[in-house]
Amino acid sequence: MGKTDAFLEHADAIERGLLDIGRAAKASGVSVKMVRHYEAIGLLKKVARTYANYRVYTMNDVHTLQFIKRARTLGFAVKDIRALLALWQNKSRSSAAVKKVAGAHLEELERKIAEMQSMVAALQHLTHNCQGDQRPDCPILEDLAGARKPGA
Amino acid sequence: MGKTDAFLEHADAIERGLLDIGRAAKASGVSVKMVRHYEAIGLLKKVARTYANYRVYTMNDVHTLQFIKRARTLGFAVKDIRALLALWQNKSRSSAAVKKVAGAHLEELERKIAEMQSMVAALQHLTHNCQGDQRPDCPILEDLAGARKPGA
DNA sequence: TTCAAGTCTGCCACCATTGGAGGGTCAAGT
DNA sequence: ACTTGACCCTCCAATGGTGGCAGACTTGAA
Repeated sequence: MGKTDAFLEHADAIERGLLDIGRAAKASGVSVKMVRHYEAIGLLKKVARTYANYRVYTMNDVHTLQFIKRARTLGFAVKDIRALLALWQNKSRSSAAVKKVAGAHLEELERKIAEMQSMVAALQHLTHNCQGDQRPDCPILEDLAGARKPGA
Repeated sequence: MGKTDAFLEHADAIERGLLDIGRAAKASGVSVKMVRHYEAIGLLKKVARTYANYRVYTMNDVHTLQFIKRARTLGFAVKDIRALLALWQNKSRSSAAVKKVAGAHLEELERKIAEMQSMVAALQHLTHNCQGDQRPDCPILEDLAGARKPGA
């Protein structure tokens, strides 16, 4: 027992293949700030500490951080990631449950894309008709000001 | 003098074509909350008040709110709208200045769309390969967990 | 011993919007 | 007059994900 306590020295931990927060961050691609944040919001379980109160990460923790990082890169919200992590750790999950989360996110992404595309279409139309010169006449401002085609 | 002071009674104001915040909100499509907010951040100049401290809006104010609403609908950030409003009110502006703001926003939108589209592509690939049945085997989780095609 | 780099906690800022609490006001109806 | 309900007021908090800073401590190496 005493010997396992001595384990929690920073240098010993590193020697044994454990990582401090900086190394865990680098290894996972998550910023140090966000590593702490994910722990604070319970996405990552509370990790061990050295005697000096430094966080100590296992390769397993790093793996989880990589999982989170990849999910964020795919645009999953933290609440989705929470669900995905639970499914990941649950060996008797159904792939249907995972697909449902991914599918909902996919729909949300497509909705947002469509929304932005309609903005782009409107803006392109306006900027196309705008001379972009010294003169003040500007269809963009006219549209914003509510000037709906005077001819109509 | 005394007569003009009497102007700031709620009923009088309405009678004279002015609007209280609720009517201004409805007329512009901006929520009451946000009308106050836009004033607080200086997007809309401070409006007059009745003796009871109710805000009083002119049709001109409503027009500005409509401008803001339309710009938000097109995805412009508040700081952009601030610039656009200034250009709108400056009769000697150049259309080039307006076009520059719109163009930058357009590029930003297109950048975000591309980013999300790459997320969609990745997710579609994963969900396409996921059975979505009772079994636990799931390419989506495998990807998140970092399983980069074992064969490679 | 000293110094830089790393870590700790905690708080603030961003962006746009919504919600609530706790109170005042207005215009009806009784 | 009095009540009621729909307004309005101000102030504060929270959202989500991240960055930044301050003040204090630890580490490891020169």
